[in-house]
Amino acid sequence: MEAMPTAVEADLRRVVEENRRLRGMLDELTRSYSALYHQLLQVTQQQQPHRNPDHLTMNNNRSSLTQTRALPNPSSTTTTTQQFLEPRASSTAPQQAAGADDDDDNKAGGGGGDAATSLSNIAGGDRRMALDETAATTSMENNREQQAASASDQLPCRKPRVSVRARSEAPMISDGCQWRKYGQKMAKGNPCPRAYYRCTMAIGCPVRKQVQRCAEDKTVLITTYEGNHNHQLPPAATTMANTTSAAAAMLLSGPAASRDGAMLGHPAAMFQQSFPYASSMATLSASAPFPTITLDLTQTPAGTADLLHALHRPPAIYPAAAPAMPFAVPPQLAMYLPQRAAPAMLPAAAGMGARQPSVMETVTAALAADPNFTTALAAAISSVVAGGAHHQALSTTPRGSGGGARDSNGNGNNLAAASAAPATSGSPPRLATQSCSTTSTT
DNA sequence: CGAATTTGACCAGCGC
DNA sequence: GCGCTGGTCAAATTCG
Repeated sequence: MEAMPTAVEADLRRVVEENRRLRGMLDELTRSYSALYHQLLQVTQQQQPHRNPDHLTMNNNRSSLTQTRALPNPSSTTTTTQQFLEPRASSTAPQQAAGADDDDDNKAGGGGGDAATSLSNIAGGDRRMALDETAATTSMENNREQQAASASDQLPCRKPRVSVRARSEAPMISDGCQWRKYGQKMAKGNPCPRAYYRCTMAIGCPVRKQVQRCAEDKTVLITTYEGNHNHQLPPAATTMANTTSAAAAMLLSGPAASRDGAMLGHPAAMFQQSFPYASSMATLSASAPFPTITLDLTQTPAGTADLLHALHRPPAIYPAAAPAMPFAVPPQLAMYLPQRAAPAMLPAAAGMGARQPSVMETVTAALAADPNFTTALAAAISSVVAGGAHHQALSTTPRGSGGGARDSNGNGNNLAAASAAPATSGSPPRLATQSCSTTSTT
């Protein structure tokens, strides 16, 4: 490589320079997003009175959180709830620089304004969204308030769930967390048993997950996460957690779903904007007693496939395989990457983010590698940022009280959590407030 | 031998 | 009030 043509060198230099710039931009955007998020949270808190059920819910949650904290000796139960509702302070840390809203963190979990927070919020608000392509399209236009369902008030605090539907032959999706199986049961309407797992990475971690194969297509694995981790997660798990959180955030941000479960809001829009090719992945389930966010990764639209290819394209550049973006999108892809596309990488992806390149690196690599991806990323960033803002501003989601899919929990939709990619962008692993995904002993 | 999984029983919530 | 279903517990079993 000594005799490298000047042209190539210049080219390389240019690329490097560009990467650096992009990296900076991403960093900046991430920070700005966090800051905005915090601000929005604050504003929301102060105004939330009657606007949206969502807001109410959020408030409620916060209140409880606050109270909980105030309590001298929070019971374990309380703690659990808290975890659900509130993102860990630590998760915020990285982003506080921008946000600098300690208050938020303390109160609601504005936590750092990161995805995790979103999730927490979701937890509070029991909204269910069903993101769908169609709906998504529609949603963009329905950002306002749907009909405010007042149900929210009545629902104290339901645990939000994030389900991920993905094709996988493996019994579980690797998410970097350690799980212990504590039960298995035959669920109604599904010949495949549902397994119950509990996070064992820390004593008392409230996170649980259910793993079940889809009745119609046994190659589809449905993983449902519930709760927030009360401990630090390995990079790989953090990514997932962030992803999940992001998904949740999206839900929150979106005005959500109509009572029938149809999704109208933002989230879908965001998804579409972000990944036009993978627009049909998110699904909202309006059923179930819990707000459930479902990411359906089983429907791999052609576009998605392309994206995946793009991501994989430069193997050398993408050692980690899993795109660990600070944003929600990749999660799905990430999930696929390690598991289906590159089984060999599973171990790495699954577990250990240690080795994986930072998010920035990954992103930049991808950017350099594929112009289309650049576009997608740009869209994603913009949508995320916009979404975040909307999230607060719009959150007027009527929570569907209605009944939607009955089986949502196990059967149908799942939110994805995701991937095994290292989410942390080089920075120390943050606490994931959300849930992670699967893994069981094998 | 210790840890994890399996599996049947038990409990709680919900609909009829 | 009863039955059904989902979720969790805990003893027994299996595996490393």
